[in-house]
Amino acid sequence: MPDSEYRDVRSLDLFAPLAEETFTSLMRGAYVQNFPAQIELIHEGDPSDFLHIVISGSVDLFSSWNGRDTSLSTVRPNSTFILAATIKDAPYLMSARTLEKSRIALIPSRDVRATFDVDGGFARAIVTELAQSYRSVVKAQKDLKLRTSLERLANYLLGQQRHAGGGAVFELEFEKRRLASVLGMTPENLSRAFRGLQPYGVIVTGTRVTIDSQPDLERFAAPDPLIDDPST
Amino acid sequence: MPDSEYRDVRSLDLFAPLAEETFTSLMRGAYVQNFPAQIELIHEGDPSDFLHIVISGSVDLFSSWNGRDTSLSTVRPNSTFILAATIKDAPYLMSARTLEKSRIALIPSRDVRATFDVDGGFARAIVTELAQSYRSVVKAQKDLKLRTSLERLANYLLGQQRHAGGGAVFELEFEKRRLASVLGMTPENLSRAFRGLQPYGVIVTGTRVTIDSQPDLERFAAPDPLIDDPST
DNA sequence: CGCAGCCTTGACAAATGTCAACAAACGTGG
DNA sequence: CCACGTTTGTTGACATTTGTCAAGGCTGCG
Repeated sequence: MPDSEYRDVRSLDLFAPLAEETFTSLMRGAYVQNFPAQIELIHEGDPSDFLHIVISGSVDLFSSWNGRDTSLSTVRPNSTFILAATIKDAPYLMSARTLEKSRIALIPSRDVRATFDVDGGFARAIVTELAQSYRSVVKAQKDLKLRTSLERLANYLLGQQRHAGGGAVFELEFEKRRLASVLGMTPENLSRAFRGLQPYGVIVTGTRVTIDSQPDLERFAAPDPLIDDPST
Repeated sequence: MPDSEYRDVRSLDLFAPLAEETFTSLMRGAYVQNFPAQIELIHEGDPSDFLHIVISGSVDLFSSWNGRDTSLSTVRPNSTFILAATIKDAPYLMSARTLEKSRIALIPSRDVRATFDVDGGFARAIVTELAQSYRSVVKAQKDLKLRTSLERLANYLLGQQRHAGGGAVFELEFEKRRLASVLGMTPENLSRAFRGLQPYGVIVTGTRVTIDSQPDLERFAAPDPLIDDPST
């Protein structure tokens, strides 16, 4: 693993508490691999052999049932995924595929569990990470159960806007068909939802979004920190 | 705290790894309280001052937004709730109310965090608990995004049946209006969903459910361990 | 240029929610 | 133990939301 990537991984909150020696030994069994876009890295139901870390690119976590499928979340650089499965030594609940060319580090789950068993600091770091993940999913659950698709889209746009710096104009970060799936609707419905937000000053052309009337949109969206604020 | 309850709490997986002394000291700041039915124990957004443990009775975790509300889960005896908020020292994401007369133990969050910081075994137990919770919510999310309400109900009934011992006849464990909310639908819709399952051999009278044709229902429900199996 | 994939639109169907009425079940106080 | 009132559950009629199918436009790339 190149030195710069080693440092990237080392700098993750998850590994911060590890002694240099412990970290090095954990990394000994690890390897890094490049994947092209649209490669299925893991398939739900498979045993969780590796903890994955996205070094560059991005990964889609999704799930299928009975011919349908849905995107559950996106993993971006310098985050891990499927930590819970690794810890519990249980099968993956979600599949993962690269959205673009990506570089992924793989650490044998066995090693992660072994380190976790002996290193209290590591265990505490994992707790923090898991608590964060748990709260994210709970928020997604609330979003889905308490809001219509139009409301979800409105709040998503506000979140994206903030993420992009708060200006009136910003870009959608991914394909609309995937955005639709993330928001729990069909692509057709998303198209109509964008039109449905026009009365609140939302203009979409291609991947570019303009929010003409911030107050109108916010009044309609009624964002709630306990659903929409990623940090709390 | 009466001795039998002390032992109940002591026997939780979460506290198993604690040395007797550590556990006792953690319990020193704790207290136990009886609540009547329908009391709101915590309100979403409040700071998480206590880790709660249900000793007897049951507790509904729910959430509200913009005049709507939804039940997210039920906590039964000898489980904790809002562990993630306690650990992160973040506001509750869900409100909690007693469903019936209940006995609840409260441990100051500060003490939990302090113990967690110094006791690696406790940290590991918390990880296991959180990983479990995380996976439960992910399953709920998949259930919600991949299935229609009729399919959710069918799978819920199969789960209840198994939970009740697997016989063809069993009882619903809670009010239909609440079941509707848990399943993400209105009470009216649930009524119709029950009728909608009649063709698959489901008969409901009051709170009693009879599954006449197990194979038909299972074929329709298409249960999936990665969504419906609480243990994986 | 031409193909393939994504996005949009329209027409329609299915699923779900709302409102209103009523029936059934439940709990309380007499 | 009964009567009463409140809550819960059911049903019908209807509105809204969401999904499905089919067609066509746009875009990017070989």
